[in-house]
Amino acid sequence: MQEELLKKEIKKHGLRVTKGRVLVLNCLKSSPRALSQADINERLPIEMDRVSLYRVLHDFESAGILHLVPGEDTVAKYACCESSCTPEHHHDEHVHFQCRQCDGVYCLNTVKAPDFSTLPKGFQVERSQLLLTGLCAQCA
Amino acid sequence: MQEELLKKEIKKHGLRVTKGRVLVLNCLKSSPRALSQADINERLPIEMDRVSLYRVLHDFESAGILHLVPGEDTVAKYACCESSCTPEHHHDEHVHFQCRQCDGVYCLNTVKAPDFSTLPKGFQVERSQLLLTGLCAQCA
DNA sequence: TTAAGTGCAAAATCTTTGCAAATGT
DNA sequence: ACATTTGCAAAGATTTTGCACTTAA
Repeated sequence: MQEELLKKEIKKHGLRVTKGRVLVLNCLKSSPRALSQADINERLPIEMDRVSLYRVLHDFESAGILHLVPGEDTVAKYACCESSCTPEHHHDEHVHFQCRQCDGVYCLNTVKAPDFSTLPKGFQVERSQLLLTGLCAQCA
Repeated sequence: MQEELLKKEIKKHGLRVTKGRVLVLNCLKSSPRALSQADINERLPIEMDRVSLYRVLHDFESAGILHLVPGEDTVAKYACCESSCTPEHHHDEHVHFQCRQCDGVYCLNTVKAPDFSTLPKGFQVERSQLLLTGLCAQCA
């Protein structure tokens, strides 16, 4: 992944470019699946302080660089936002797939979740996401 | 809620009927939305030991009485399975709605999530669930 | 009667907070 | 130079485990 692009993205969202942030972002950008904090720690080339990683993830999330991907379990998993995301409006109507074997969560950007903005309930729908569960290509 | 029905359901899934379990199940059955452990604690007519509540929820989950509802956050929220659920095969293709104001998660049983069983990816889809986010009727 | 479930105490995890030192602009 | 970010220590919260006591069948 192009280091310059990563730095540009971090700056674009109003955050300072630091070594840790670049590494974390690179890690997420180059993963086909959403990663938990533990996943990220494993993949980082250096030891990063646990607390700092929490903060990087939180900062990225509120800056609109990442978003939390809901899965079958309670473990926080993060994935990169699409480039069209802003802090105010995340554009993540896409579909996620979680493997029941390896627990990996994949973003299926090709498929769009159906639009339910006209539900009859008094509920105002702003976003929708579809979570599929089953077996991923490796585990099947 | 009919106490007898609750007891029958607990028995049906191979668990013993206890005061705590009946109360917890009643709580969930009579809520229009998925409840977190804290929500349940609040609603129970008696003080229940925190650890016991964890265990009741886990037991119910693995017995197929409840399932975890994925939401926008990382807080575990539980809802009753439909009557057709078994421990092996949960039937929860339904749609959930989470309010961004009050965080309440509602099961919209009337709407069915689209069936994606023929995704082109090498992934085998076994279940699908749709999470909608926005404002609920009270908060809108 | 006896296997299953509960409550309490205590361990193990996970997440947040405060502050001094280091770093980016 | 100055505001941000980091690392460390420590607090707080959440979840799990062990074990003696109680309860459902």
